[in-house]
Amino acid sequence: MSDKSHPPDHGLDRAVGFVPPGLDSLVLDSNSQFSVTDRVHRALRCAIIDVQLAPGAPISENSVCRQFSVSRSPVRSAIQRLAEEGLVEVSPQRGSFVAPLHLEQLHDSHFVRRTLELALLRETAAIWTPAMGETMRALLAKQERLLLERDADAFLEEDHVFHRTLAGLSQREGVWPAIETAKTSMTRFHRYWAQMDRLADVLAEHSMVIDALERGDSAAAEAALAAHLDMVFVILDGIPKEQRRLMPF
Amino acid sequence: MSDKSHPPDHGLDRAVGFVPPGLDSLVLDSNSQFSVTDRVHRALRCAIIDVQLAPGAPISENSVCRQFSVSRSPVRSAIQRLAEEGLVEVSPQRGSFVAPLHLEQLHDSHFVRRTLELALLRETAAIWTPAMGETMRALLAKQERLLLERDADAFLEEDHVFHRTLAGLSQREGVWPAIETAKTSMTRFHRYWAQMDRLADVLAEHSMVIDALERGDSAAAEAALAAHLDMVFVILDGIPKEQRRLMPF
DNA sequence: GTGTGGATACTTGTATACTAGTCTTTTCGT
DNA sequence: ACGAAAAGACTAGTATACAAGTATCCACAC
Repeated sequence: MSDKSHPPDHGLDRAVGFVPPGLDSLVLDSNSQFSVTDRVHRALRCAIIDVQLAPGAPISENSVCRQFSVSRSPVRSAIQRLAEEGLVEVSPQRGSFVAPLHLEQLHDSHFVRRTLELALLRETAAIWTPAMGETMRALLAKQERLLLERDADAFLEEDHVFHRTLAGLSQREGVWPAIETAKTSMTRFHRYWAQMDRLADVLAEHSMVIDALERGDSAAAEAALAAHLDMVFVILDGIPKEQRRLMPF
Repeated sequence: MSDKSHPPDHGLDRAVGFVPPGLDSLVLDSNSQFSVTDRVHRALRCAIIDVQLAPGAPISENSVCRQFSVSRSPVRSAIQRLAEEGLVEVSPQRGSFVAPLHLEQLHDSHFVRRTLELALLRETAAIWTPAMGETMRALLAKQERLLLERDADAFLEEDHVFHRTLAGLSQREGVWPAIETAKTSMTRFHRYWAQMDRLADVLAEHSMVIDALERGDSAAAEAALAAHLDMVFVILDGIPKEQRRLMPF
């Protein structure tokens, strides 16, 4: 995106400071309001979720040091954070690697997300107010605009906001972090296995949930959200067997 | 519990290497199979969950260094891990502190746990086999023995095993970590607000769940588990208002 | 008495050197 | 030619020194 041209390989790069593919073209935002650790963490996290850093790719602490021109301490901290988040696996004295995306783990993560979001929706339906309807309608309108503009990235971002906002209406703020944790690996998968043609369906399904809520039909809302979220299972199970072997799952 | 007598303050302790209360009497298991980071992490984690380290208590990196006679690097790593787990809050240039137990957060955490365990139980009920029954019966027997021996700590440990095993039967192994995360803060609370007289009830409630499963009555099993888990809400809401203010919540 | 400034003693954040383990590659003996 | 051992180039783990921000306390001016 920024430094597009790979520097020519003089055979000396390794001695001077070789940066593996996937790590190059990564930059730290210079906002020094945050600590170096925070910025490295964010940069790597985005790269992993965007699949710029492929599952299984090695992340040597020293490589990251060289890339960002910082010492190992903050890099190490950042990588440890990523390890806690399940985005990186570190094996002592061997190396750190971007966590693979196991299909079964994706199933279970999405099960967690689905279960929790449905439970929160039930709570929300019980306390639904017209003001909530307006809030969600505004989000739907934004999604519709982005759909017309064919801005898939922004749409996916708004999808995230939609689910977070809907969950937040339940007055159980403390539940969202658990959902987000479960959602992260699925976001990685989405970047990997993009399905552009589904965006319109997604918007329609979102609308059905809100429609049902505004009608006061709790059961229909739950069914609509369940159907929406279950599409992920359909997609996961639709991956051909031979492709599964090729994938870094 | 162990070193009850605080050493007299000679005014020199601070210069030599003062170790704050709660941190003294903590030792590292000498099993060098694990890294120093792992051992420090485990020691602090246990201390926090057992409420040896009270909510809000300061955890200075240097204090821990002195206590365990190790350098700051592994201590720092351990504390960062705890911060990721939500057991410690670190504010830069100010200090690190044992995370407080907010009542609302406890509510939400337990909501997550309850929701997920119930969802898994439904899955388990659908694939129930006699072998599973034997497994769970064995655990119930162990609980009964510990109840007779009045070994509360061991009983609570077995309670944990019971729920983990039951959840594991669902063939969704990946869900348990999410439950455990949510369960952790509640475990801290249990240590703080011990209710010895409930142990017998707990065993009875566990039995009801297994009984229903063995009868093949899925709905009854869910209801029994829900009732069991909802007792936590009853306990939480039963805390007198004036006590809430005194507690470090 | 009161408020302000600064010295001081903390805290965590960062940089760097060194340790120890793993994997590859090379070299030497058979 | 082939196999085993050793040398080297990696890796993450640990120890230590220093930088930079924060809170406290005390002296001092008003």
